[in-house]
Amino acid sequence: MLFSDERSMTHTDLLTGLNDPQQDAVMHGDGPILVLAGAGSGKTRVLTHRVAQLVVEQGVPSDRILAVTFTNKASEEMRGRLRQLLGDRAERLWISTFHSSGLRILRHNASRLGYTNGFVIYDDQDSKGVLKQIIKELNINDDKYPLDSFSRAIDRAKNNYILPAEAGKRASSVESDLQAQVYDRYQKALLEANAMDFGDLLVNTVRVLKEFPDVLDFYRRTLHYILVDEFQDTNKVQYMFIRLLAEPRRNLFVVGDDDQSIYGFRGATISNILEFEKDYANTKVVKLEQNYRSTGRILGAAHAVIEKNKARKDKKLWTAGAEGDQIRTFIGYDENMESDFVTSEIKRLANQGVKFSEMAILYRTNAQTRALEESLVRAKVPYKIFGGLKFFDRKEVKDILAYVRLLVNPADNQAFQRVVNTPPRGIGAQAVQAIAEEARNTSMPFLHASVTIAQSNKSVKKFVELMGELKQASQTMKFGSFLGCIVEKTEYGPRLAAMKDPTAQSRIENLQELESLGRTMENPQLSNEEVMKDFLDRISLTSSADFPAGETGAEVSTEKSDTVSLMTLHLAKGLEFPVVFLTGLEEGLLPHYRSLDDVVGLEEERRLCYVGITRAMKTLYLTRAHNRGMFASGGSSGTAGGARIVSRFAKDIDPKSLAAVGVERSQGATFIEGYPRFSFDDEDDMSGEYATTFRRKNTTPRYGGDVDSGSSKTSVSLDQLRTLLMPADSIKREIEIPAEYHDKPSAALEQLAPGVEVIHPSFGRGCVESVKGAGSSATVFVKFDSFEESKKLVYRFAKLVLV
DNA sequence: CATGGTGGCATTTTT
DNA sequence: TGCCACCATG
Repeated sequence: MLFSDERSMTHTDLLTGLNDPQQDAVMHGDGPILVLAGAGSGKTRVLTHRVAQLVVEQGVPSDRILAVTFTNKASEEMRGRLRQLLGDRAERLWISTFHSSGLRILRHNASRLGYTNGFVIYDDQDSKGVLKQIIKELNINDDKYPLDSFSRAIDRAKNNYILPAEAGKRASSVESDLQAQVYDRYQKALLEANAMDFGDLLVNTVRVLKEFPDVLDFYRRTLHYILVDEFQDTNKVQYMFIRLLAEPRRNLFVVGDDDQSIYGFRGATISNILEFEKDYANTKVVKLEQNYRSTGRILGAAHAVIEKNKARKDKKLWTAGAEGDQIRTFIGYDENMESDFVTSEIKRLANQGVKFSEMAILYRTNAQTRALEESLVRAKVPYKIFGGLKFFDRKEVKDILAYVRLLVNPADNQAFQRVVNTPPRGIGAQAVQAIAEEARNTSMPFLHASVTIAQSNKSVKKFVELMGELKQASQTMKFGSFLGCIVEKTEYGPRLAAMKDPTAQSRIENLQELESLGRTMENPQLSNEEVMKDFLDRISLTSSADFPAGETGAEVSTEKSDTVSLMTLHLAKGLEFPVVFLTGLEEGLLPHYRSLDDVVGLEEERRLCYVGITRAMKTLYLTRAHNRGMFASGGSSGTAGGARIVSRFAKDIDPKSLAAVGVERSQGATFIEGYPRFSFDDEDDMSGEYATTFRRKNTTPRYGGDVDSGSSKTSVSLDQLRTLLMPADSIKREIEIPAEYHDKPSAALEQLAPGVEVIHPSFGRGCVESVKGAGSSATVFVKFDSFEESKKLVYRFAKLVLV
């Protein structure tokens, strides 16, 4: 149904096709409501119709609604559906992930916390780089206290909103004390680099809301209705964030399923959903138990698996649909045979008319993709892997982007260390050490320190000059060409082209891809610097769930390709496929051996299995291997003498629902207890015949030959470079103004005194610093939140509204 | 002092 | 598989 004209949207339209509990949820009035939505029960439908109901029937302006989802993909999906329901009014809805919401708020308010509003986002690698240095400085024995233990500890602290000071107070052992110390130094280093890590996007958002009542007040006035999807996967900071915003109205609409809580390792606490009713008095609870996705047989299996969990709300999915086929099972001799089976079934189904895009292969760990990929390639089945290595995680892409980062934020010491000697230009560990020392002594960023070191070090001087050139280029060139310019001027591209390494070719192609992506980001409305910042923001928040590996999102508008989807169970949440292959149903893999000795962990593994099963609409395959290459030496409880045994979860499924396919069928073995004998006759299939056909299509490398980059020498002095590389002044950002201020009259001149809060139509909210002159020539100095420096406004022209 | 090659090693799940 | 530490060389 498409309601392009908003007036045609009626009450009945809104409720058409919804069952009773769904209607109940959609038509809920004000106040908190918890929707327990089982897998496939129409959760997204309820969420979108609820938003439409608020806008259409309750007349809520769309910019007062915040809907938080889990992934960017889910946000886009939701906005798309709402566009169909609401037309243009959907554009003003604030729909985003937790992290993007935090980023948006911090882009306006980070200066309150001592950062610049133009701070950068550090990814995992960057934070580990920072930690590494700290561990070195503190002379920590990294055998006893490995780097990962610190990043995990910091992550855990942030998930639970424990700030460094609090962590120090709580420390009760040598280890936790050390962790608290490192955490403290880490935060200081990040602040100095004007950088935030992923966790900070949430922690700092909550901090700014908690510590600055006017900021909190601003958002509370703006956002009247809040909806949260996948509520079972929220952790403490996210919960605090929502709770702060939802008060005092408490118009909070959360949707979740405790059976699908699978992010415990990230601090998600099931108690958020189990205890929601306690935290919010008079919560209305709606249960959605009718499943519209899967066959009765699949639901039966799913229920058999999940009902063994203790910590869950009691509910049972049912369907009015068909019972469906039995679940098909297969045991392979090893993971290659398992993969080959999956591949051959896919081909068989494809021949029967099933589209590749209707089939998905799910697994517990990313490592399982290798065998699957090999098999699919050999059989020439088109596929896409979600998750894993992202395009933006590729080394060459990160290297080039690090140059952009450093130009945008000269304080970004991680970016500096990444680029200073890539490609190698004679600046080794010693030189970097000298720069680091100089930086420490002068409390300046590495880049500035390097300008000083440049006086005595030729290689460093050349690097600084290079950065100066790039800075100038960044101001004049369009973004796409500028990226190309970096690749050339740094000699990154030419050097790749000269390499014999067969992977060099594809890396060059990746850089070309990056360049064309940059071209799509160009926007005449924005300054070059804004384009770069926007680009970096987007990249940081692009999750692996959003695009298949290797893709960048630039190609989304092109036709949907018909490919099999491969992804981890975690990434599969929220998706559905007519045919699902759930692979690796073995003890030690699902449940994963790391969770084996802990009840909480095991329950989460069980939910993971449940999520996998419930992705299937019509046909479900369960497969496992008898031997697996990895874990060969892992004598953990899951493995006995190298042979792998069936997952305990599979044993919970009624055997009558299972039907063996392939080898074990002919031998009478069953999936649960079978140890079929395998023949190795058809191993020859695996010869390299097809291997060579899988080569990236050649495109002629653009970066090659001799590059004459040395000719355009900068005539700039080191001192000039120093200023040139200083952080740029504050830049314009999207300004948020609550709807209620749109047509308020301007303040009288007499009302404007230092300290008075005002709103300007394009600069946003600010605070009057001083007023000079009188009458028509009066000028007002205002410090706006979104700008670093205060602005001088002529009273006559500036429309300033009192807050 | 920088660089490139070699060998050892570990490898859940992710915004 | 890919990353890091170490070592020999220029």
